[in-house]
Amino acid sequence: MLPTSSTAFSSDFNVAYHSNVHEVSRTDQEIKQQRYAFQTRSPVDVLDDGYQWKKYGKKIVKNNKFPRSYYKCSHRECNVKKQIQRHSLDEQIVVTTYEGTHTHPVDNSAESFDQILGNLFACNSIINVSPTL
DNA sequence: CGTCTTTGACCCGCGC
DNA sequence: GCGCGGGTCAAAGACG
Repeated sequence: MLPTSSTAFSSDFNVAYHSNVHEVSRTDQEIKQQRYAFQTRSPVDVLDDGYQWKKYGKKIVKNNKFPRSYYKCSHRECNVKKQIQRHSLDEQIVVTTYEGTHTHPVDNSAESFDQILGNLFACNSIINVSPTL
């Protein structure tokens, strides 16, 4: 696990690109859980949001030389997932997609997920939220 | 010794 | 039916 990923969160927030997330029908959207997608300009792939993640997959996506990583929340009975993917053309950019919401406390003293989300919103780093997916 | 990564296999939906 | 692209599983190894 990368040591100082949380510092990347507070340091570098200059991103406003369009995303190319795949489209989901509205009915699927209502069945599925909430999805946030945002991009940050950061040297590290895995942004530390205070939760512990267990990696369960890695895939090569087409039109992208970088692999995409799949993570699940390490807690039992918490089915939150996230994907992390680097931008194909600008490798400084990391695209993170959250799926679901945590219903258990954060086991980390650093930053809470709400704080980080707030920072991201304030800096216009979030390029897509669930209604537009 | 328990927990997390790694990695190929497996599965599923879709287009031809 | 088959191949392809994308998502998940699980066995084995790494690591603390």
